[in-house]
Amino acid sequence: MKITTKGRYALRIMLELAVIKDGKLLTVGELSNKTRISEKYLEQIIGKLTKAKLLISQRGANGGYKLARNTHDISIGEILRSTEGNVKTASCMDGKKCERFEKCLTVNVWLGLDRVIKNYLDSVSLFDVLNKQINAKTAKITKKG
Amino acid sequence: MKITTKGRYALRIMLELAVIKDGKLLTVGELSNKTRISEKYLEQIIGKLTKAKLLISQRGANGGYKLARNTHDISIGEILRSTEGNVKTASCMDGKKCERFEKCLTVNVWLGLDRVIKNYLDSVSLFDVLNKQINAKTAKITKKG
DNA sequence: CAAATTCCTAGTAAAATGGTATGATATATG
DNA sequence: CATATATCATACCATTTTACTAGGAATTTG
Repeated sequence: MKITTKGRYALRIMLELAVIKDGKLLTVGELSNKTRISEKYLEQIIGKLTKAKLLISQRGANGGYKLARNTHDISIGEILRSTEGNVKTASCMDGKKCERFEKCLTVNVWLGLDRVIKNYLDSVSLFDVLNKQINAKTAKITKKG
Repeated sequence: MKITTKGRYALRIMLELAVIKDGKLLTVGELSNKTRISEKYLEQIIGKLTKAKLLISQRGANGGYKLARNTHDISIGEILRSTEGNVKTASCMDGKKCERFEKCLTVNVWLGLDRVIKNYLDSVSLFDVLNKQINAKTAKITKKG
């Protein structure tokens, strides 16, 4: 039940890019310095962020990366999904279903859990994180719903 | 971002015990048959459930296991915590903090996520699972909170 | 005491994680 | 157009975690 370092690092990277002014690009080297992630590992992670269209990359000399959208329009959920894949908390739920699926009462628990996690992650934007506006989003869900 | 098989199996085991009438005990062998989990692996898992005081065990001949409380009073959260440990989604959050902790903006994201997960898991009881009453508990949290 | 059962813990194969390393490809600039 | 500077792609590897298996000690019943 852990987010991997790839996911956590992806968020770090995105936050560094989020505070860069207008169209300025940051290279892997610069990001590596700022985040203390090795260049090579960072390359892998940033590649996924780029493929997910959260970043725009420019190749060649004077190249680098910048956010593809503004910070209000990028959610933590998108960032994590780009590195972790679609978050399914129970391994019996992704890909081929197990043969117990139909009668399995526990399936509803995992569906519910995945939904709660997705709702939360999709509700928090990069902007929210930068401005520490995420507490309101963890309000307790009451028994009566 | 996965629940381990120990956690999933723990829930299966608890559900089997939840449908047993009054004080009747089930042995590891019987539970193994019902759940299709090997006896030896099941033993390990049920040991944790017992230590967490979710089950009462009786040793020796005619021994076995039964729920320690009624199904309304056992939450999925308790069950999973007994096998998975306290669920912290970011490894930088359990035990020794990393040196970035203070200035680290991402911490708030993981705290929020852990809170959301805990709220959900603690709000669902064994009874709810047996009676498929868990949908109301995944209501969407709105932006305005 | 014998049989049935839980309790304890060591060992292990396979998978996932968290990286490194190498080199190809693209682009700006002089 | 050559060169330096970047990203892009992918293979490899050590360590850790997961998901088990195995063996035997302790306890209780009859």
